Amino acid sequence: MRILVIEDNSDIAANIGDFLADKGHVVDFAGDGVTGLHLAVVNDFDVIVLDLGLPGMDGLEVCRKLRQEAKRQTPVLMLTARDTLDNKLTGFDSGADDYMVKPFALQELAARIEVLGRRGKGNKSRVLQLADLTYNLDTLTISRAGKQIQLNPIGLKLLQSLMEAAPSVVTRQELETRVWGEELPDSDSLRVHIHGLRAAIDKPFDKPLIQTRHGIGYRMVDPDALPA
Amino acid sequence: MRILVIEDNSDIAANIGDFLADKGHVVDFAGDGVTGLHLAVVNDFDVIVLDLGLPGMDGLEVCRKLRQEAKRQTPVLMLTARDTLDNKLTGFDSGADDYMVKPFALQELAARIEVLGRRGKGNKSRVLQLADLTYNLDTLTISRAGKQIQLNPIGLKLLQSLMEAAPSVVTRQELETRVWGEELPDSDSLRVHIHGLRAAIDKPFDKPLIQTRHGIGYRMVDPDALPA
DNA sequence: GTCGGCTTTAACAAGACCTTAAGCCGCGCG
DNA sequence: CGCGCGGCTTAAGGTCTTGTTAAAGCCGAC
Repeated sequence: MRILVIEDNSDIAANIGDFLADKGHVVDFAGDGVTGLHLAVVNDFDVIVLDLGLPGMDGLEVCRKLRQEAKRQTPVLMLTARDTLDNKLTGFDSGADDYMVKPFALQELAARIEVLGRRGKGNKSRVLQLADLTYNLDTLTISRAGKQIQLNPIGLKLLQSLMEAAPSVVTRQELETRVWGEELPDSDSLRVHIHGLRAAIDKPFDKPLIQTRHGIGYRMVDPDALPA
Repeated sequence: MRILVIEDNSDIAANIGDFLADKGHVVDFAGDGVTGLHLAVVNDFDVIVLDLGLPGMDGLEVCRKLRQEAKRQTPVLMLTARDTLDNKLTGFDSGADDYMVKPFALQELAARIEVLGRRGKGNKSRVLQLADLTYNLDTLTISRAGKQIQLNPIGLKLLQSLMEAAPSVVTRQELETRVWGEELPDSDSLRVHIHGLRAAIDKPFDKPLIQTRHGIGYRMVDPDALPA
């Protein structure tokens, strides 16, 4: 996640920044309200951590301007030593999404940031891609070179397993377990399904993506991709 | 806003309820985890206030099930006397959106609820739309191509679930949970209701919007929409 | 108490899907 | 070069899922 920390105390800022960076986030800093507001308006952060005691423009002011003038809805977590009820209410009133009182545990801060960031990313769709083949796991739609492709439940599972593993080889056994769990069918019907999968995905097109590893299993690979 | 308060101490519950009602919210109550979860799954609240110390099913459990099994994203504000960092982190981990420690000021609770509700509303408008089909969640009015459509309560819930998820596939199981909660009917009456829904929404018109994914579930999609 | 609408149950038909089996092909090893 | 194992292909049969319809049960309104 991209996070903006607006905080004038550089020790605290570095402290927070390090911790969040450790968690895998990208952190930007601003030491005063004006530059903070500017960064917040111009860039696209997932969350803003905003200290209230700032030189120049107060944190409350920053938040208010961000919401009312810039009309940005970026989640704001306020950070302050002011712990009276009135202070909190004012904070929320100026458009904050959360409010933490110093001193606080960095882990709680991280957890609350996580929650705030979760919101925006709600409608990310999970999509697998390989060469010109696309598999949307939400809509269960498959398309290759712009053409829609229909697949059975088993075909879907196979394709997902293969695409997730690509370009690695997937054992027959692994594939079978993925589809049927522990209770495999008596005969080797995996072959039939692979055949069906090929008929749908490879046959109508020029370059086959599914390869056979004799005696081992199958794999999917983009034949045009540069070898790593 | 519609708010669900899950709290076994009826004094506290009444206290919170009164205060929120004063602020103009509509408040429902549950005295234990099981009924709370059921209400949360079947109904559509803007925010859920969840006490952790509940008889029967624990609050954390309720939250976890709401998220993972029922797949509902309704904002949850946890309320508890447990104020250690670990407790908080566990709360957020189980899917909470906010966490308040008793004792707390009712006004802060109200402010935080306001924020949570605000965010939810930003994402989903009260009018669902797909192709020429419109479903107004406030008036419970449905119309397609200018014609009004009448639907049963169950039909409404199904339609809402499908339209909110569209164009993603919704599992039969998810649909059933959404309509009946944990206690499903003995026979597969979902089929009959889907049939009814189709009769009302698709049959009288040219292009069907409801599709079947054999062995998985259903989805709604605008057949004319450009594939992304 | 009766009526009407809604929901559930049940039964059948139609369709999609999966497995099985059998023949053919091809690679790899002797 | 030939054999065998493993893989490919295809079609038929059976099973499971879904669509459809009708009737019975439930509940609230009048």
